[in-house]
Amino acid sequence: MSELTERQRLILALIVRDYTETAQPVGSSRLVEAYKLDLSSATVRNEMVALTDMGYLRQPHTSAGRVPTEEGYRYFVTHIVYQADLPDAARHTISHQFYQARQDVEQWMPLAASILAHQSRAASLITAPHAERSRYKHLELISTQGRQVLMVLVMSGGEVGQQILTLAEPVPQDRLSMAASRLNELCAGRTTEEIAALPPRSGSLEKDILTLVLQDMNRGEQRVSGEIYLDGLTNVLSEPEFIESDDARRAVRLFEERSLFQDLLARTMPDSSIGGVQVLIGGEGKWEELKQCSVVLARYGIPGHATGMLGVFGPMRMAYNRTIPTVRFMADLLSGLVSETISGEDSQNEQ
Amino acid sequence: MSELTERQRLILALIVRDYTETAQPVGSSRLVEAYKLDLSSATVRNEMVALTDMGYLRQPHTSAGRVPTEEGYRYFVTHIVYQADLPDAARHTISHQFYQARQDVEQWMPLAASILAHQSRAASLITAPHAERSRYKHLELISTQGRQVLMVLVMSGGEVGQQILTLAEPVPQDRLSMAASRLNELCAGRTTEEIAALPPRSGSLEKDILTLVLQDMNRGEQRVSGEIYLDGLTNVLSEPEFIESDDARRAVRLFEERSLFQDLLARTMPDSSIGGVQVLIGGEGKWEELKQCSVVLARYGIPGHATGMLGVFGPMRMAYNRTIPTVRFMADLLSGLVSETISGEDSQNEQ
DNA sequence: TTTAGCACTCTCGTCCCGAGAGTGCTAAAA
DNA sequence: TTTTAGCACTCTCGGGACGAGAGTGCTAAA
Repeated sequence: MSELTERQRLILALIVRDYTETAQPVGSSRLVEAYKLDLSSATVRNEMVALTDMGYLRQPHTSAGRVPTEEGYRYFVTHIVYQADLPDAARHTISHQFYQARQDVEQWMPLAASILAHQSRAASLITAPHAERSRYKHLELISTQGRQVLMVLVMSGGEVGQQILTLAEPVPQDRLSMAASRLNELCAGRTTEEIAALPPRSGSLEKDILTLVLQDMNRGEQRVSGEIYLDGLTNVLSEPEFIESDDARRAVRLFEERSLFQDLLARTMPDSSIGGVQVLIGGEGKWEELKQCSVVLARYGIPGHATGMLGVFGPMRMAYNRTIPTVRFMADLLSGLVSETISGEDSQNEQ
Repeated sequence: MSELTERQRLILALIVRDYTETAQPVGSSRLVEAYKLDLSSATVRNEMVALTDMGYLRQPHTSAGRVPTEEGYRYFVTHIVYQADLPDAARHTISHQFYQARQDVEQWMPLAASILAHQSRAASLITAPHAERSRYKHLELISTQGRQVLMVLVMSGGEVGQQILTLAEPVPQDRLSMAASRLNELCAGRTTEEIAALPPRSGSLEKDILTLVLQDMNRGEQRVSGEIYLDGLTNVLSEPEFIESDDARRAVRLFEERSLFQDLLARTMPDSSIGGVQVLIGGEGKWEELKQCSVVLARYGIPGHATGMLGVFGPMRMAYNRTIPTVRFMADLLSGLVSETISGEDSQNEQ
């Protein structure tokens, strides 16, 4: 695998780098001139032949320059840039932006998506942290019209669920409030299982509400991920491989139908590996839809409590040396935010 | 203005219809054949000359068929299809889909966006209903880590705000709960102004929290609109005028940057005209970015309480006769949902 | 092992050209 | 007066030809 000579690795790296910038097949003489190599183009050509034979490069046609193959990108990613660090300047910029929004929980995810898209100059995708087991915190019942009641359920991690309950008959707000406070006393701090195991309530109103509460909690837990935040789709669409081709539409479709990403997440990150960055190049034969694209993925959060996913989606020719460290850094940063928000959970039983 | 003969209106309508379907300039003979007109192509040609002179049609080049101008679409929309009704079948399908999701408040907006996109075969855009003055309902304080406190504020319309408060020193959960319940007693059912006018609190903890509460309520009220839901961008991108042209990117950018739509909303719908459908064709000279596109917009909700906007975005060549009734119907439907959710507000003072 | 030289191949932009579509005009028909 | 047939004219579009340019692989010399 790693039987490349130092010079071959250099040439491969330069070809990947040049191609990611220009989107043009790279020729031997261009390489020598642009990067001031102390070699002749003929020597570079010989090495190119070797790299092509090994499957790391290919020619779009006989008299064009070389382009990295999927294996070429793979080699580049695993052997050359995987350990790269995010420049301090970028770390500071990002930290600063988050510091300014630290109060505003609702802005965290959109902000993270925006930063990720901007830094990687590609499209970004983040799923909100999803609590694996969360506890009932507070229920609020709001009388609306006639028999309709708006139910707002706050969970211990701060998630909020809203549902409309239609009662058999109209119930005044004060009775609703009383029911809510009884249920709050009963359920506060309990998990779904604990609430389900409670002795059934007598009042039909409270029983109905409790059913709905359980339903909402269950749905929250069974959902694979939280809400999905996207940004930077424009970055991808302006890449030359997407203009005047229907790949652009396919890419947008991928983004609109979140199902693919859920599938992808489930299949590529089965373990609870926080911090590890997965790179999926050109669909890896498994995802036909991703043929010309790459995805850089990471999990964040606290395994067993709440986790989410973040990723960057772009052309196969993406700037991995920038994207990978950014994704890693953002995953760490979001993990920190989640742990601050969630770690009060265990101390709640004393309440 | 309306000096068109009946036959001219027919021909204009047919040209608009044919062009919206095929995206090809329509010629006189094609028109006669496709729609079995009892006229010769020469007669149609003469009428076309008249319509062209009046500015309703134009020729992309000398020997091509005719294409509607912006004025042509405008005439079509205002004089021909504006009153059109949505077919019963579509009404039933939509109502049914909403009936199935009636409990699940969080699904309402995504569902509406999806239906709108699907029915109009274009991109849709909805802003969540935005309460113009809403009342404090309930506050929850959740201790997290150290000095961090997660604040969840529920408003009377069901809106929920989340913020992180950093205290001067750590405070145990039970003291937080006490503070929250004192504030709840104090503020429940009150508007922003009423809370701001209350005598200042003594405890520094409660004072800090109250400041944050007011800040959150203010921000909610001053925001022009609620969250924005999008769907169906793929529909637009697969239209022929968008493939292999950078209009596609411009369209996606419009969707990513919500600022344009806020501008558009503010400028085209200044009055509280619920139910009226606005059609903006080709940017109307004011929006350079919308040159090849049209937008069909409507407000929904209850003026003075909570309103939102919904719209369809597509190529100028969109199926207005389908889109306009759909937008109108959806606006009515959402208005109904909002009124059910919100109209309990006034009866809350008795609480 | 590296490099210079060279013939070879393939793409891409341009030009040319003919087919096809649609028009506008004129004159005849209703 | 209105409608229609006939016809010459114009413009686009797709295909083929062709030369410039870029880049390669190979061979032989350094």
